[in-house]
Amino acid sequence: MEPLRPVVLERLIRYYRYLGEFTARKNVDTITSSQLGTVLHIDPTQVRKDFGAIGLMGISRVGYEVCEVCRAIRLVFGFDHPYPAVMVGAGNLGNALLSYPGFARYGLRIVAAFDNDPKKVGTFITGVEVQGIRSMKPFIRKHGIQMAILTTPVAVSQTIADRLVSAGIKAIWNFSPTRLSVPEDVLIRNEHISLGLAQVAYHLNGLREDEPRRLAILAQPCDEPCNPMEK
Amino acid sequence: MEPLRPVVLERLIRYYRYLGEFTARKNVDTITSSQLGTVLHIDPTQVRKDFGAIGLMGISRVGYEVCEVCRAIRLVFGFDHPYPAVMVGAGNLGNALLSYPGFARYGLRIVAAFDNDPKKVGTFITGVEVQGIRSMKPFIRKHGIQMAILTTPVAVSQTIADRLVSAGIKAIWNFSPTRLSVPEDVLIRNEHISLGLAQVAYHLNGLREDEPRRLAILAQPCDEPCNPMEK
DNA sequence: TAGATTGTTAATCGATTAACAATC
DNA sequence: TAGATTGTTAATCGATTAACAATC
Repeated sequence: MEPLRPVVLERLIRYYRYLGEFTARKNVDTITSSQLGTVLHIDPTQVRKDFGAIGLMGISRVGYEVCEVCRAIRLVFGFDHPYPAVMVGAGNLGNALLSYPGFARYGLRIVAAFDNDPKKVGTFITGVEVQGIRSMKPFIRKHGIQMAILTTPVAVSQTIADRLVSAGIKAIWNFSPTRLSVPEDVLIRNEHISLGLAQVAYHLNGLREDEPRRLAILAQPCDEPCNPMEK
Repeated sequence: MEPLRPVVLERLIRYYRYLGEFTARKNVDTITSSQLGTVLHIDPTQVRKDFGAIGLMGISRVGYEVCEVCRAIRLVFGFDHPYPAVMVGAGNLGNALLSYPGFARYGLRIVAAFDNDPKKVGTFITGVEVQGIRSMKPFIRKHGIQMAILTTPVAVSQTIADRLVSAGIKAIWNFSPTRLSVPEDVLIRNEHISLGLAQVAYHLNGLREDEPRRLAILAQPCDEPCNPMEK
């Protein structure tokens, strides 16, 4: 099977999330493409295509078995085959992620955390020991870890990423708001939450509606020094 | 101007982020669509179209003035017109977001935090006082706040969202991993980080490459009870 | 059977890319 | 001037939606 496009993966996750809530509430074991399409605002044809793409067969006049759909999605993503990961950076964000119980559903198992703050080293966060950053590379090598979660300050993220790659990491889930350079075979998934913030800002800005002001400003020359990083 | 599509907004933010780093490093005040396109893997024609869509004019044989580009993007999103927001939930994630200095660049100003833990009430997190949840509604009304950031546990998120809406909130930046029901005129932006996790999982799962196993499993009937929420 | 639903092919729609005249 | 870049129109590409026969 050729790789699924990101847009398909995203819909699969939406189905999976919804079906989790759905089966938890209703006592039904099948669902039709129309039902799913209606709640998620996705065309029923699209739902059937997505299901077909992961090898699911529906039943005429009945729909799809919720249980089979969930199993197929878990297989596609490998959620039933837990993959160990290390957390780098044990600040507030690292803590929040470590404490979040829901990730196990997605196959994630955080097996160690690393931080360079001596006060944190040796402490436990939801059962995971925080170790010094020096232990990171040997730990990853010893346990053959492929995934790292990065929540370090921007200033050190690239250096850490280099060390992760040289230790054998194949995927980095990056919460540090900076672009990382890594070899082609290493996957970087950036969580740039500023994008979400920007979309909220755009909406709120639209409520103000002063287009003339915007055009007037644009017409003026841009003479003040304006490095956006300084704003 | 008709509203910009989300896909355009996303590219605008990528330009904005890059130009921030770019101007911080290089001492150049113009950039061409090809330069931007190359680093961000976006077609130069697309860059010119996006810039045209927000009223920017380039200069033949020169490119675009970085300063003007940034100003235009800030105008589109309203980044220069700061909007106050309240944070609901002051746990690890709320703390992490409150401590993040970068949001000011995007016009966000968190003016208060609310939590129902008496131990947290009265404390200050990066200059913001944590108040009891009862103070929330009057505070929002009094100050005419339009935006809320939600980091509460799933169990209470809908209730809180209802109260936020009745207090006059027009946009919710939701970090609680649940779907919220709100009136049509209220914008919800969900930060479902599980999507990012799923994409990493898909990549790692692809490295294993055991398609035959997947098909073999799919061929079997799905007889074990399998509510995905229990996994 | 009649009717609801699937699976698939065809049509539409929108977004991206190519081509190229206009500009400096 | 020659050449590089913009702005815009046309062509391509891919994703979504519509149509409909097959199925139970």
